[in-house]
Amino acid sequence: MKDYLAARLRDVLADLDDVPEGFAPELETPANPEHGDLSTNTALRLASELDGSPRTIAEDLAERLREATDSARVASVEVAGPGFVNFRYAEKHLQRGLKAILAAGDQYGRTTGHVGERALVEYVSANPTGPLTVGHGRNAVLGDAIARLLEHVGYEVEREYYFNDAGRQMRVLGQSVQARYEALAARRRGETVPTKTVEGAGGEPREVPERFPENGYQGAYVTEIAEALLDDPAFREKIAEAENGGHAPFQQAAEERMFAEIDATLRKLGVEMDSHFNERALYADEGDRQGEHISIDEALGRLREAGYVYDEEGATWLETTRTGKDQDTVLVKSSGEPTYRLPDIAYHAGKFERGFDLMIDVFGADHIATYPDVLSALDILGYDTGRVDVVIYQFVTLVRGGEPVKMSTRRAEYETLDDLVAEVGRTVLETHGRAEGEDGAADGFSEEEITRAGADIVRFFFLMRSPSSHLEFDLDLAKEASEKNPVYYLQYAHTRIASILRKAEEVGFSFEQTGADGPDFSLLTHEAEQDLIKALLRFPDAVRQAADAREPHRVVTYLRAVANAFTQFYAHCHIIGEERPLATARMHLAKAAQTVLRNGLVELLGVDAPVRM
RNA sequence: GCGCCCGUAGCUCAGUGGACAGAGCAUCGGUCUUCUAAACCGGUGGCCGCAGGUUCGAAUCCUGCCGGGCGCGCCA
Repeated sequence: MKDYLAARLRDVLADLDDVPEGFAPELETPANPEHGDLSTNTALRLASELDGSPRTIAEDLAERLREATDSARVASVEVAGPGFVNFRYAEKHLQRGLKAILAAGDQYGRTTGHVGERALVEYVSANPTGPLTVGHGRNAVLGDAIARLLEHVGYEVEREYYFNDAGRQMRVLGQSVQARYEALAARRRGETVPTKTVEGAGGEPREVPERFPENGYQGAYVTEIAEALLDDPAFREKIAEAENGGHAPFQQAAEERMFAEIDATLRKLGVEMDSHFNERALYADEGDRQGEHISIDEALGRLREAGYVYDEEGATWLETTRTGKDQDTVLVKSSGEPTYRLPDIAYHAGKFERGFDLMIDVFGADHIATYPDVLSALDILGYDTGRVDVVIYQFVTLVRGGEPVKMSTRRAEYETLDDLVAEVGRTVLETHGRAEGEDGAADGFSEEEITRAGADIVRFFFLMRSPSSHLEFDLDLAKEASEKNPVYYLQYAHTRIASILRKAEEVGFSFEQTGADGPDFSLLTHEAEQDLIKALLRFPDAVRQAADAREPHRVVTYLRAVANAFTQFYAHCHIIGEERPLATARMHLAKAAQTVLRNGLVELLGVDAPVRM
């Protein structure tokens, strides 16, 4: 409808003189329903150009638009306020729209604007040095939801996880595991293990084995990995045979285990990657490189050719002062090792070579300073950086009992995503169990049930805020299995519809009891019915706007409006007890509302849409 | 010092340059013998951080200040 009116508006404007070249008319849904279903400010915007009063221009536009629009779609075109032109939908249009929603079913909400385009969404991208934290959770869920949004507007989407297992961090992890392993082995042999004291969680002193590396990873998971390895005869044998005492086998084993754990954590949250990209692939020789990747040598060579690279003090620099920064940037250290920036540049150049039309990076606020360098380099290399979109999300503060929870990975002061999901899920189920009066049920939940319940809430909490907004994750609120928890409001609306339809069929109503032309939607004249249909018809546009902005929280905002409109309908319009034609029409409307809620919750937000609660 | 993000109801946050600024929670009051009360209805509560500017019109755009967060390394 918006597209239709925009087109008519352009037609009308084409007949007017003095309309500026390229003038793009705007249509919006007024906040106040008294101002119609759609509104345009065109007359106000053109007043100075056309040299007339906004009101007069608006009257003229309205007159022409009445002629130009189909009365089966537009019921009225009115001028209001300082010069707005307001449109009201024809009932016929609502009836047709409702029919279209039902026909589209679980495809409703998808649009085709970007069909034929390919998008790469890079997210999570945490090196496997430890379990995913709450912060990674926001990244993962946000990236996943953005990928879903892009798919809904037609993109073919690839989800990629970028990591580097060759750096210092991973070496330190390997050494940390090795130190724990050797200490455990010695203890099992009855030997005393020499220890030293380092700074641990909260600045408290902490005893670690003497061979524990500087800035080693103190988390319990390191010891757990060491224990598991010690209990693995094959691994013990491997260590015994190697005899060089290096950390390499420990690092490798730790990486494998961490990745398995990370994948499991992501899967719990419904996040699945299409590909993992190891930075190591960028070091491969030219002839050896996989597919269309750009190696770091090639990227550096091309930057040098472009004249933006120089050598000084043994290091290789990129002249970022020429791209608006106040410092140049080191690409290769005097040790001969590249900084992380160079592989980043090569990796992104490779994305272009792989033929993506849109490349999205999801980064935490702590990476804010690094991506401009990458974009500058891509620009120098001749790539269209307009196709790269960096989504920066602000940090998550976990609040428990009104107090913020501090987090730091290395010193083992953190809340893992797994813990968060489990804590939330368990508490919610226990509370729910009590609410249902199922005494003793508290202990009876499977890990799977806990995960499902927790994952829905965690996903929803991460998605309900704008990425640019600091996110306060209130554990106490998340754990409330009550009306306080916003995710239930949407799920409950969906459940309620399922319940109504179930009940209606039980007492003999049916979707099939319609005339030859299907249900008679012209019977849906109640204000609550009309408002609900209008809300449902906005869905594709809401999805499009959320996708364009890369902001999944807009979907949440929209779905709340739908749930609210449905609740009004529920309160005022019954099914059981009504004449069959009206009851049947209402069943179809309820079904359409359920479709939108389901598609939004399940397909876009990735949370469950239960039929019973 | 420089860069980016944020500052909207008591709290957590929505708010595509538009027509009287919204939601949830909290608080006060009302609603279950009719399709699920995890719900609904109503009340209280705002110099949209401050000051300028652009505009017919600014919470929204620009500038400056104030306050909070994150960065600013031959760490990632």
